[in-house]
Amino acid sequence: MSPRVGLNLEMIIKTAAEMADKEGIETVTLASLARKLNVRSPSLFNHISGLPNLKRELSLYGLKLLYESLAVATEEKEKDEAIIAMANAYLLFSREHPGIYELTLRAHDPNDQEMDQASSRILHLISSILADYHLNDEETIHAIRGFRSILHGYSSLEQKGAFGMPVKLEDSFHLLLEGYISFLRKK
Amino acid sequence: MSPRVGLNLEMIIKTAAEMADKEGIETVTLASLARKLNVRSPSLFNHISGLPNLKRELSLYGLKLLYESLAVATEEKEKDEAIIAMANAYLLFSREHPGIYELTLRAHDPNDQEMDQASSRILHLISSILADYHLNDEETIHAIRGFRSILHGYSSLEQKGAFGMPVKLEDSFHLLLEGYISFLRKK
DNA sequence: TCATTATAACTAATGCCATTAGTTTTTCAA
DNA sequence: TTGAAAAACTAATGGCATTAGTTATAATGA
Repeated sequence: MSPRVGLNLEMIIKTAAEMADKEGIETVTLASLARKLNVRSPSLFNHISGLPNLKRELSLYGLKLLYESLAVATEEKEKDEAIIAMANAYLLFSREHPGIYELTLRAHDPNDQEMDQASSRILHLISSILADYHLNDEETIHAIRGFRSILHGYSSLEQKGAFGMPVKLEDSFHLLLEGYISFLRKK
Repeated sequence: MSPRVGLNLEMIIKTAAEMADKEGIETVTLASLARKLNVRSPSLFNHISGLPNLKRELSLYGLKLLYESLAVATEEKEKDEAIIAMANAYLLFSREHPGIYELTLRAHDPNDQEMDQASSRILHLISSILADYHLNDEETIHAIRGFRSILHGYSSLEQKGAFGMPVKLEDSFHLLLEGYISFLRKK
């Protein structure tokens, strides 16, 4: 009675990610997702265990994509050049994937090792770039937190439209980075 | 049959705000709110026009509270001292009111003048503090965006638990601010 | 090849939620 | 004191996530 349509987890995640990015996270419901996939919503449960689990999958997917973007952008680069490349890649990611970007920051189950690992890969990438500045352990912690704050703060506010007219947006971001870098160097 | 319980908009907003801060935004539903107020959920519609409208009221309430906190904190202060005072007040607000803090950043209807005004009061407050540094118009725009990015980025990441163990959190924040201030001074 | 088994789709049903319609009760002002 | 406006209510609707139970398809192994 029901022809198999060949649904799988990857299709589900990619379709949901596209919805989250183009139409907003809140529009991603199992009902709307099932409609887009030409399937009845209970069928999704053969591949995911529910909406919270789908969100977790999206978050994980986003972390992996973000890591790839950052890694590619910073390949073969070091110091200021690496910092700027990473910052640009980060901002670009948040612009192209506003939905899954926001999902990457959702607090996750502390027992979820896969999520932990995906997050820490990004942290290590940042850490490896900052290593070029020869900071001690404590300074490195502060530097990572500061860098992430700048990246997330700027991306998040821009994405929410909090900056109003998009005048000289790039300049604002680069000046902020410049300030951060000059402070790094003084350490 | 139904004794009037004396519900009003203020009670509704304050109760909802408390739920948002203590139990999370997603737990604020008209059903749960009505239960907490000992009322049936349709009764809420005599005071608000629905859940989206309640969220808007919460956002407005948050913006007003945040403005007050920042204004009080920076009274009679200027330059670095004012910046640090504002930053501390901002971070404190996001810690004490994580729910409504997040709601203050929700994109709002561009025709909603009351929301516009509540947002711009905060912007003007920041602007007035930065005026002490005698920046030109363009530099001021960049400086405001940078300051807001740092404040929001740090607050948001801390609130989401993205910094992991809360080791030397205050230090990280103040170092970041210090970097920002030294950059301001160089302009 | 064919029978068995697992899997992936389905329908039906439940319960929660937001919202609307329509009713009753209370308050308040003329 | 009476009548209108407001604030509560019940009942009903429709959408959603999720579960249970059913059927069809695919995959496996004799």
